[in-house]
Amino acid sequence: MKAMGIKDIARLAGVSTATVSRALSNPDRVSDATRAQVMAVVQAHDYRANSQARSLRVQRTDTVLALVPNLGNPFFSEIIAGIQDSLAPAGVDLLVADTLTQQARRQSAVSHLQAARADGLICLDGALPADSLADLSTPAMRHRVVFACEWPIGRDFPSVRSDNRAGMQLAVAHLLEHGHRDFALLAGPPGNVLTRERLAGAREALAQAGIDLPESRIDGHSFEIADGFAAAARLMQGPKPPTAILCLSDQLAIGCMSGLGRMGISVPGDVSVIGFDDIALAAYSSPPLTTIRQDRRGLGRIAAQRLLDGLSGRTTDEAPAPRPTVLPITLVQRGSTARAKR
Amino acid sequence: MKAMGIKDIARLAGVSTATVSRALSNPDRVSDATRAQVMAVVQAHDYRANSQARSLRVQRTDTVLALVPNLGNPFFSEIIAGIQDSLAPAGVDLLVADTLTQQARRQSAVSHLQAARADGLICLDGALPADSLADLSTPAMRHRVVFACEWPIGRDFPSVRSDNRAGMQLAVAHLLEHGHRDFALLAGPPGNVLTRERLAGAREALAQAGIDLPESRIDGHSFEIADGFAAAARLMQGPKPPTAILCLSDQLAIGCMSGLGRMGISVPGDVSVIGFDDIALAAYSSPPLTTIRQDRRGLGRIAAQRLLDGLSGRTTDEAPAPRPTVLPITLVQRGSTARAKR
DNA sequence: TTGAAAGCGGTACCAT
DNA sequence: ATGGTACCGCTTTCAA
Repeated sequence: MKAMGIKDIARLAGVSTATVSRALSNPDRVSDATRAQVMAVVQAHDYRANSQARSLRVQRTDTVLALVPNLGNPFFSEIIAGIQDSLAPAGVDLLVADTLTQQARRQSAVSHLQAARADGLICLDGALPADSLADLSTPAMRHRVVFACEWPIGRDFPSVRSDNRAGMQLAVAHLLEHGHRDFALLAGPPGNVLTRERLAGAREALAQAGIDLPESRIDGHSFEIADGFAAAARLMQGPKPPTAILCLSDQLAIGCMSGLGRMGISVPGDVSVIGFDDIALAAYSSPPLTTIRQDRRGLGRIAAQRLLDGLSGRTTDEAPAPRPTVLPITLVQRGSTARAKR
Repeated sequence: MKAMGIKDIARLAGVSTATVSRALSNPDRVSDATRAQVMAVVQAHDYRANSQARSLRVQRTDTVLALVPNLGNPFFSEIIAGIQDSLAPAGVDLLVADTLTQQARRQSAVSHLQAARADGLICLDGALPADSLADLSTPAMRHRVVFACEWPIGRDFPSVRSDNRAGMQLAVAHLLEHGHRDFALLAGPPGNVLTRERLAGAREALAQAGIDLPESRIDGHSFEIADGFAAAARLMQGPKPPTAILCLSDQLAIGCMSGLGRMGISVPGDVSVIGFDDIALAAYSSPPLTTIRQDRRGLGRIAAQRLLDGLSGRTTDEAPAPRPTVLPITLVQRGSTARAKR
């Protein structure tokens, strides 16, 4: 039993394929009687126009590709959900791929675009290989790409991101107010743009208070929870351990608190810990995590919206270097930070 | 600047389009010289065959759709990652949609299949509407669908799931061994098939030990962390509170422990808590969560593999009711369970 | 308002 | 081994 085609519907309704097509896409360009006739048949057989054929003809897929560093990481799923929020109402579908598997296949991350499978791309990975970036920079591709959360350093793509620097300044200010002077910092992956920004933000705020953050007080090589756990022990050894630990992600912070607890160190009694992201779990850790709230869903939502704008051509093409959209962040004070022990 | 077409490549290489097509898909059916000639041009212009056109012709999209209850829930992202594990090596792409937004659009959850956008469907939502289920039951669709994790009650679709009942029996046995006799249970959504299975498993194991689980000792209406937090208070009020709480998800368990902590109740000193899933976080909560490990990635991986098998026709069609693949679960003992206080 | 027919960009059959 | 060409299913002029 083959699937119904437009021809079958046309025959059954006693009209031409052109009329069926119009009845479906331009209902007002068909007489009421014919339309009813056609729709009846369509309904009866639950006919759905073949998407490939349609795309081929109209040169548009109504599909957008999201490129995620690692689909297994729950951090990104919330952004994806936000993307869906914007895409779904526009009748656009989402194709998801992660850069890990793509690289394994030795496939250009953008081949989907080139193969006309997707109209546009939302990239959550700031570390795309240079040749992919080059492909995306061509005039034909420029308005079909938006970066969300992360972004490639030194390239001018439209992007949506959180105010990472301001976030760390908020975090530092909060700790400073509570009398802390001895800081440590748990960083993410070295080359990562978020690591760079947040670290810079922290250093800046600390410097303003006349506090130096020596390399020996910086640890961490990923945003993962296990890394935070391991780093906790290293950070606290030595003669004069920090009283406050700035973590560049909540996962890092939660792992860190777990490690601290294992050593019998009390949070926030002995040391204060602050995170970044405000993932769902932060409110339920013990103690509940003080953190910098990042609107992940909004990130996705706005990125998708910008992409949609770009695709529909009503993008403001005047600016050669599109300004990034920067979303505000906020401090969420919970139980993992307190006044420094003197 | 339009994208290159096969005609352009053919002209540039001085051959016919047929030859270009062959050089790309059946390299051995073309002479070495011509192939080199063609490939040079292809490479030079980074030509990529239009996917829509190809799909239209070969009647295959090499794309699979995953239907997720809620993309924002990190629980599913790991399954999705597993799906990718199987799909990527096969050169199949993944299209993701969540049933929430689909319903909002009043669209049949399976319209993607009907529109020939995807060759097959992996459904993580056991609660599909009846009409969608009916659509999927047609002979044309039967071998294109696999359920993973959840499954629709009373329908015989191929499915991959964890051994939920055995999981709860493991949990109960563990607690029994530690001398617990007073149990409470935190359930997920009422209609959910996982709630049903796990609850049944718990009741069974409890009954074997001569222990009854009264309705008053059952709480919870979702798998979410916030629900566990709220339920904790309710569960512990009353004259003779439980000494052990069985949670049908880790999120529930973590929320519950958080709530318990807020009330000054010690885990596992006063009450033991056990979860289900073994999400990444479980190892880092305080105390670390004893839980039932479910191989989420494996779930996705095997489901995708079964789908691929079904699509390629080498499915064992003899069985009218395909046997579900049931993955084993294991108990992971950590710090949230201990001997019952007498 | 409706129908006939020309493609959209590939693939694969049939000749050569 | 290669080229010519019908066709995949739908949309969209162009005429009627």
